[in-house]
Amino acid sequence: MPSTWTALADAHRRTILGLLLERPRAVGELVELTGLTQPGTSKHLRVLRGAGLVTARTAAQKRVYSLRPSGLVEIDDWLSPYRRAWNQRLDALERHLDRKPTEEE
Amino acid sequence: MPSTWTALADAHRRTILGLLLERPRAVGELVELTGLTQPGTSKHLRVLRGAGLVTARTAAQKRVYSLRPSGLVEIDDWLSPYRRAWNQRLDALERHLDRKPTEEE
DNA sequence: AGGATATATAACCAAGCGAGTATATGCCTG
DNA sequence: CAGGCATATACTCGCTTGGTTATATATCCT
Repeated sequence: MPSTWTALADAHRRTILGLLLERPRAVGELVELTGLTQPGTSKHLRVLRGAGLVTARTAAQKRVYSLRPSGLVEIDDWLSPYRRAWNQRLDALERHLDRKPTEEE
Repeated sequence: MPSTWTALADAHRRTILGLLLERPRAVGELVELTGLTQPGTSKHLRVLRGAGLVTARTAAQKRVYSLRPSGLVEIDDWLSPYRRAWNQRLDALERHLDRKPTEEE
């Protein structure tokens, strides 16, 4: 049961998601575009599927993978309290580090 | 050069971020709250610091860690095109699974 | 200075992961 | 049903990672 986070931790998998964002693609297409080997690509797709980030439909011998954007809602939800934080105080820390009141300049 | 993604991949580190979201905390406090060992906590904090997600200030013998929410902007930016995707088509895939044309019904 | 407190670092271990090779499975065509 | 194409799985290997124990570093207090 691979979490969404661990699925997204790998850069290649994020690349694949980016490619699927444009349109659904067959495995072979992803192999070409990513430069990964075919088994490597399949393995990454397996992880993404396990995390609910992609779905696959079978078209003859090919398997066409599609993005399932709703799988990312979890991340978005997790992020929201932090988003609130960095909106309110636009990083009080940094504002404090280079303390230079706007009056100066 | 640990990326933000890899820093967030670990559940314990996300827990720590959650605790720092409430308020800045010293290491010992985090050790208690997380149940991790002290060196383990320090190690996680090191990763978080390397990713720019937390900052530390020294207060006597203690080191107080603060959240740096702006470090999460990267994630938020990455997410935005996908957010657009799941807003537009509320998962066309799933809508397709229970295909029931709007004309029917 | 000396001891206590608080945290970081070093060294080690076990488990997990990503990459690669080889092979199995599934489907289609003649 | 044979052969080929497309993809998944099995297996192995080297590296990274998280956890743990032990030790070093830094600051405070008396």
